[in-house]
Amino acid sequence: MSAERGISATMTPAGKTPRTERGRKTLRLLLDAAAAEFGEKGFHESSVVSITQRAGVALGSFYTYFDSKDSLFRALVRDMSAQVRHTVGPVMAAEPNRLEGERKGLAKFLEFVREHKELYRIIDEAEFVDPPSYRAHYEDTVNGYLKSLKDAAAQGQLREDVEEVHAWAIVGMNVFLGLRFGVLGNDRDVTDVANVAADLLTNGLKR
Amino acid sequence: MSAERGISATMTPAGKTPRTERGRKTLRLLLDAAAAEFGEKGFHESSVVSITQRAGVALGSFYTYFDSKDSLFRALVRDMSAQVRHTVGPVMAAEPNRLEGERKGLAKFLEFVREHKELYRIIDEAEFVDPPSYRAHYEDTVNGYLKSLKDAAAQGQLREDVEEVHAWAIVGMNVFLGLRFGVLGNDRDVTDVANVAADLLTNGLKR
DNA sequence: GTGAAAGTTGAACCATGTTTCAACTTATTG
DNA sequence: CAATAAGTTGAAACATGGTTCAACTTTCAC
Repeated sequence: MSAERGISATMTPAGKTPRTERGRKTLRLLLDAAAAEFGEKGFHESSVVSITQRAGVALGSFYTYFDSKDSLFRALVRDMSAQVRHTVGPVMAAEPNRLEGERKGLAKFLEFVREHKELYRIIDEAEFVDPPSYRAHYEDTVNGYLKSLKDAAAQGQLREDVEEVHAWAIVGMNVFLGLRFGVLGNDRDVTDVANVAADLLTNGLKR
Repeated sequence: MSAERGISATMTPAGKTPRTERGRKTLRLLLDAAAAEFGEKGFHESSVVSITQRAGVALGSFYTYFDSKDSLFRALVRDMSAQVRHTVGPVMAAEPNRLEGERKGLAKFLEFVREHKELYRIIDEAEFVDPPSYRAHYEDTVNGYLKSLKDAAAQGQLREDVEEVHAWAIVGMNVFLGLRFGVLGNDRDVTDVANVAADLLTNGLKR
């Protein structure tokens, strides 16, 4: 969860950034409690009361750091979205062969999802709680993907006509494999799943 | 919307099925109003009051046909899920060549999504409002897919090792293309998108 | 140390919206 | 044309939970 990460200034609304160590600690308690709560129960079933109880702080303290329940949720979406990119991106980038990077990146992503099952509930629920964040998350993801595909194509590592449709298709594939083999079930080895998927992506379905 | 379709007995809880023509008409008004309302505002922003107003019936009538707001939502998810399969399935099945069927099926799906943008909000929100329905929707979809892939493989139309991972990958791809080119934007021709995706699926990314 | 700033507290306020119900109207059946 | 079943109505009961605020405690700078 976000316990290990720092508290950035953009995390809370203007004028609500904690100024002392004590304040930063309370904010961190709230963010971690919220991630756990939203992950378990979803946005609407979660309550500010319950989040503050879980965090071990008083109800009123919540409003020292966030304007509203929605505002907290937005902070969390930004946070999780960045976390995925920072975890998976480098693994893919480190591999000189793009198709091999695809395989390793997917394996890493599946691993990440298994350790952070709350990811899906939080990102998916953004479609309803905060549509702009939802859109932004996928557009950022796809754009990063498309760029790296085009670079690889320019280097002759894969077909030259890669375009937006390909990027959305691949992201969708990965998201659904994460849903099935990360969130819904653990009944397959992540490397195994990544191998099969990477092979499909490389060679296609044809005989 | 469901206006043109009949009211099946499984649509409402036991003992709440309408017994007269007048009752069936009211139920239909409620279902259509609900699909529109949930599609526009999502489950939690929609209210029973507003749905009954939209349908032009009294608040109390709602509880003649549904046990709760949740129960209505469940009925709607089942309904939309079946509608997709009944629209896309036959188009794919009619084509003797499986890979060509893939192309035509995706085109049909994109078309369907453009005409029923409420589909995504309703299915996606099931993840939170009624997880079993959500799971069932995708498992049914993937299982149908996997079966048809295996049939085609047995006929030598595509690689022999098709398995569950492939099916989830393809469904994910289609869902995301529907999100991007059906719901979020209309800036591409559906056949064009389907052609690119089918080619990727057939031949893969390699040079 | 002292005063100001930062942070904490939780009861009370408030808004929203689901569900119930008893009186009423319309349809069906023999 | 009863008699009964089916359907309709909307006010009121009920539940939930987000947000405010004024009194209080802790921290920090000088």
